[in-house]
Amino acid sequence: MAGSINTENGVVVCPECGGKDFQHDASRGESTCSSCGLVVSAQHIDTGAEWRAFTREEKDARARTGAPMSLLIPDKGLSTTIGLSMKDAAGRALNGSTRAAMYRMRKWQIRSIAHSSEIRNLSIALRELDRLASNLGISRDAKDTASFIYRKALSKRLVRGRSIEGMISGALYIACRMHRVPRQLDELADESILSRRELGKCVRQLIRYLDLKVPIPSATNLIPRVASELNLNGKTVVRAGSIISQAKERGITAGKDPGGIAGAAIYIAGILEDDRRTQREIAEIVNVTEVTIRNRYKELARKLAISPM
DNA sequence: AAGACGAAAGTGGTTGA
DNA sequence: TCAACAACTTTCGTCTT
Repeated sequence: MAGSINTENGVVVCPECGGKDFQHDASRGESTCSSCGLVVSAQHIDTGAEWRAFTREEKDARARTGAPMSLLIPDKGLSTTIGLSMKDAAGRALNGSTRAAMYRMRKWQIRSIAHSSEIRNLSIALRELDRLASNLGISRDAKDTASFIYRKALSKRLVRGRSIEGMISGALYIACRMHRVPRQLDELADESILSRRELGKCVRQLIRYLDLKVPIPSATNLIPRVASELNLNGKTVVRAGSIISQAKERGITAGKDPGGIAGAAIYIAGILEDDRRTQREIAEIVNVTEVTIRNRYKELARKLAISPM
């Protein structure tokens, strides 16, 4: 069940019910209507040029930038490199002494890049970041943030004596939480050499020493993802969302694994909306056991006075 | 036969002395 | 640093659909 977004005077409107409130899942580029649960796909940002050109000359004349500046390239893609061709700007061959000077300059430039330990470290880290993010399907936004966090860690000498891989994975995990991308610590740990435990340590250090404010992972963010993997219908999704917000108001969620809460809410919502999924199916996706889903759902049903039977 | 249930024992992390 | 503790897991026997 998916639709495309309609726009009314620049305001995004649900094509199904006209609702204007959406929950966004940046990692999948999907939004879910909060009132009817319709999943809409949308390109949130148009990254193309804002002008049009009809001929090659027009295009060349209007293009005013080079490659986009990116935090994902060690020198942000902004540095000038000395080219290999031994010609001057007008295309004439260089004379002997200029030529020798160019050789020397190029040599030093390469050395200063390759031999600066910080840049070398960063190159390794960013390559690893690329690998992790593409394996986990994480958006560029989150990747940029991770790279920013890692740079900060590097400049504060936090990376010294710790593994590059741990720190970059940790940075990515934090970035995911900041962007409310529902990726769990386990998923990152599975993807890297590190254990969940070690990764957790890196994450805590990053947060502490860089004084980052990181939103607490919330059960709400997991809903769209579970919903799409289980093909839940829209009503179930909305129902699950409202169960979670009720639970939050009553303070039942504190200290509990968000996966367990989300799973339980979906299980209950499934029964209420006649859109049942087994505890096992749900448990697998939110990375908890059936027992935990059971315990959470019993608790939710009791404290919120919902009788799913 | 699959799914749900609940008891019991074990694990890893947090907290407070 | 250690013990107590809550949340969660694993395992397993039993009940329900």
